[in-house]
Amino acid sequence: MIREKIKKSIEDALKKLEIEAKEIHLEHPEDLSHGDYSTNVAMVLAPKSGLKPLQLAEKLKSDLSKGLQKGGFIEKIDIAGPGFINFYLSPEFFNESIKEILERKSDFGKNDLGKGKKVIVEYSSPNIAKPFTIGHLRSTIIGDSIAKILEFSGHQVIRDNHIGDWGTQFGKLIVAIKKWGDEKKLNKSKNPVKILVDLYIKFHKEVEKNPKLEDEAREWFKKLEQHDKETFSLWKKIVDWSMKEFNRLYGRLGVKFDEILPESFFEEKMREVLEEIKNKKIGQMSEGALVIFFTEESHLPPLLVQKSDGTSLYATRELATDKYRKEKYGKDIVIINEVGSEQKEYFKQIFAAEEMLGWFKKGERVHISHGLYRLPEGRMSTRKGNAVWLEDIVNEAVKRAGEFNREVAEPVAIGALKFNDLKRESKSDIVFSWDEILNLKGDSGPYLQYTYARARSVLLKAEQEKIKPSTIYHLPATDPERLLYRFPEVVERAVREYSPHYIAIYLLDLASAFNSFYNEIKIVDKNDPDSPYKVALTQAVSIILKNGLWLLGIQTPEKM
RNA sequence: GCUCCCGUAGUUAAAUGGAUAUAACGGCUCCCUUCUAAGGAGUAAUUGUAGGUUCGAUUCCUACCGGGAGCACCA
Repeated sequence: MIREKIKKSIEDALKKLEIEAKEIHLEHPEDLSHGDYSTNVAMVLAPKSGLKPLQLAEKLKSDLSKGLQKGGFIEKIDIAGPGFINFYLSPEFFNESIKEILERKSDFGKNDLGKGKKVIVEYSSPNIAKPFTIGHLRSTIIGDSIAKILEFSGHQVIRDNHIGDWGTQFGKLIVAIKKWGDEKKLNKSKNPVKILVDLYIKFHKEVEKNPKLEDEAREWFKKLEQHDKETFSLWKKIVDWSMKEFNRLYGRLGVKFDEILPESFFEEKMREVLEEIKNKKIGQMSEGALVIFFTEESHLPPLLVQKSDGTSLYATRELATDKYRKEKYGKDIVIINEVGSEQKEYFKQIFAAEEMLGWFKKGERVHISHGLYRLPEGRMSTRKGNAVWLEDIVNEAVKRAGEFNREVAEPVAIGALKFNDLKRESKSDIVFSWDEILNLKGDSGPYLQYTYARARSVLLKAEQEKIKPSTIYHLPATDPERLLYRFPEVVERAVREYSPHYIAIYLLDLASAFNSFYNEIKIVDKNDPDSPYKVALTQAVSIILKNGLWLLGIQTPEKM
């Protein structure tokens, strides 16, 4: 890659001056008028060299310029500001890069950072009998994109959906069904999950008046863990009702999993884990429960792995899950959990426990966290009944997108929702707003889809006019060209930091550069000798947009 | 009380310690006889406060202020 070439030549130039450099910083200036690459070495190393930054920059420049040849990849080198050395790439370079994009097509941007690496990405993980809300959407969308980016970078990826189908909440739900519900009604209902959630909310209201209900719920969960026949079949029904709804949503979102191993799958495997914890003397009994304590420096609170009534907890299932995964996928497996940031401390506990057990080394367990969706008035909560259901949002989005174009309303609406989550760094909270989440203009998914459709339409016209794309002619470097070749770098950064938003922001820049280009000139023009080159450029833009949007899980309709 | 995260134009966000802090929405002005106006061009407006480190700080450190999250039998 060009980046490495420039770095190497800077290194050589420094060596000649006998200056040692730990790391050479090479970046893209924010402003395209400052060139394509820029380095600050002259400023960083000036004190060491005994020269002023500008003097050192001059010396380096004169040496670097010697290596420039006609027809090479670098057109000129400039010194600017307090001592930046700026590199301007040549038209020949841009020609080559477009050629490469047209040749590699959907493979362009791939890298081998993940060669030979196996990774499980766990995301979405909704809870049975709870609404699939806007909150789960974040994990689903970000996780799906991260899985795609990892795959694009050569990792072997296993997508896992760890459905929450076990735990005390089922005790609560069963109490509520028995007391206030009607199984026949539930069976017939089109929306059984809504009824279940209402029952769940009712339980939490009633429990304030009558705390004994909690004990009843715990009893029912215990019955469930003992596989009481009637209880078990009721539980099974509840799971089926919910899964039907989840699968309908996954279908619409275009999200797939390789493996769906719900918590209940690990039910039998928990005893083994508890024994291992006891045998390795990692846990101890405290107030009748089995608890893991951590070192004082870690500042971590103790982790409960078995309740005093002998039943399991979320953490128990988590540990059993990871043990199973390790056994199934081999010792070098990396496990990533895409889960909300409110579980940050909890995951630290889990990772610490798994290290103590000798299962995983540092870096083999990763928690990618995201902030939560909040309402202007506070937190969303199933119990309070103020959560926003995802299906309502998707339907509303499709309605709004349909006002522009009915045919592509669904992919455009989904694209808008996904992009809204992926365009930002995921750690901060989002205050829910219909206008923000359903934004179809400006910095949005539909903007990118629109730009793609526009590029495709240009290409169609070029075909009709029989203008074949060619990388032989060239213009002075245009803005879109100066962004196109960066795509692989952006992908690499997104993998390294598990951050799809770098791709999202990059695509916006590229699309905006292309749209300006499009507006200023005519691309398809028989009388223009540069037209074939402009067509090739357009084709390259369409390829990058398609690849980039694919990594974000966003569809690219040909027309809209 | 302890731990963690976040404070950037009116709003929502971006920015590997770099140059004049970048976009979008909203506001105001323009551009459809032209390959898609879900578009383009222009315009005004921003780093919570006080210190420190640095040639250079939105970014790193300290304190404070404001918002959010978590902290033993929920998931």
